[in-house]
Amino acid sequence: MPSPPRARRKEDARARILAEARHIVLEQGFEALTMRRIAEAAGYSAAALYLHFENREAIARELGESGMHSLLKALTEAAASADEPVKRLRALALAYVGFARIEPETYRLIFMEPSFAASALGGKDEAGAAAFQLLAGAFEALDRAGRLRPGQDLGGLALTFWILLHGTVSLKLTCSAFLSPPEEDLLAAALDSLLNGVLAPEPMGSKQPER
Amino acid sequence: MPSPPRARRKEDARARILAEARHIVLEQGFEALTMRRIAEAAGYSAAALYLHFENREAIARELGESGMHSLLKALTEAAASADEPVKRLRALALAYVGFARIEPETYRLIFMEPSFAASALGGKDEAGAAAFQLLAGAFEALDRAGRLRPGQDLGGLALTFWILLHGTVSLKLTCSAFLSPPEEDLLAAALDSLLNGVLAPEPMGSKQPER
DNA sequence: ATGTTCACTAAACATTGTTCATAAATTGAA
DNA sequence: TTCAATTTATGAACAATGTTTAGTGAACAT
Repeated sequence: MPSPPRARRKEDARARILAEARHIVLEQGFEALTMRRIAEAAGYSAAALYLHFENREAIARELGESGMHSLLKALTEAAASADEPVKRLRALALAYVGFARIEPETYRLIFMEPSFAASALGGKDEAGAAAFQLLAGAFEALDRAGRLRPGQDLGGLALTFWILLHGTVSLKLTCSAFLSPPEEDLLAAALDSLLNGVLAPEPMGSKQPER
Repeated sequence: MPSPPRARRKEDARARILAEARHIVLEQGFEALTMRRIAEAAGYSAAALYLHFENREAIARELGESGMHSLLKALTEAAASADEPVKRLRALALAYVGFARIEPETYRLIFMEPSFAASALGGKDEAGAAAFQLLAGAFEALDRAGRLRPGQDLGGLALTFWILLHGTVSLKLTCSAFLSPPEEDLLAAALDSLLNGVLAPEPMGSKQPER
């Protein structure tokens, strides 16, 4: 049989290296992702990895980017699963939290690693921006349905929503000992408070609540 | 002059090592905190550090604990600065964000490093719990003043507040390129939304908004 | 066939945390 | 004071990390 062309084999090698790297991160965590371990798992010497990737960081970056695509996919499906705007918000929240639960190390890599997030969100990879647009879209739908209080900043609301999502996930990831309730409950409560408010409405005629 | 007693000198050495370590973290970031660098700055060999600390991790832990005390102090002062409950909440939020702005690396160490938060918040050091109690206390004050909607879970609200604080700070820390507004503005908007709610009140007689 | 490019490896380097044998300094008692 | 013991510190070494380099065949194009 004819041996596949060189370019093809090179792509295969790249893919195999990435697959093994992903496997290691999933099984043993991000800190266990060493060049020698990846190389051994892929059947190479450590030096060979540098023929396919510039860096260890480059490998991590690709892992993060593909993780971001997974997240985007999960969010897209969630957004499509509910027409009613509030239900869509909750579906998005559940999908976000679900992704972080299934791949905590990937989430950490994308959103909590010092060096990474900048290049992932600021780079030419638009998955991150697309994911955020999904959140923003849910609030636009909420607005179109007339469900929002007047004078809301839609972009600001989407940011606040993201802050809530990320706050819940990342706090649970690092301080799980201190946070007994599961992510879903934490987030559900927070989202309820956000949507319905916390302060009691002032009786008519009294002074307005501070802003 | 008599040389100070041994215990005293040993304490001094410990303190000096910690001070230099803190200096390095502040100046060059947490990743630059290597044993040899600390040792050189403190005028020791690397091996000497192990006479005063079990680990590099032990040094980092002490830095984190003292950082947590700083945060607790800042929050305490903020809480005392405002009697009016809503203003106290905002003061706490500003203090939290301000701490993270002044010592981002310390914040990262405490709340974003994989290994750390568990031991810092779960350990016998109560600064973390005390800090959280300050947040909870603000909501209790809010409740006592009759400013809360009926049937609110005070503990849950405090958690949500913390989630908001941490979400804002940590997202800004890792995705600053994607988040143009300063932390204070992000957090102020989020807090406004949380307190006053997002959804428009339904007209009387119609069905209740989804929960 | 032959020269060139490519894929790969073994070995090495610098840097990391950590340990160990050893030496110097300090201390408490004889 | 003298002397043994304890404490404090060091330099060298070890294992593991990311990365670079020289060298070696194999695959390729001509």
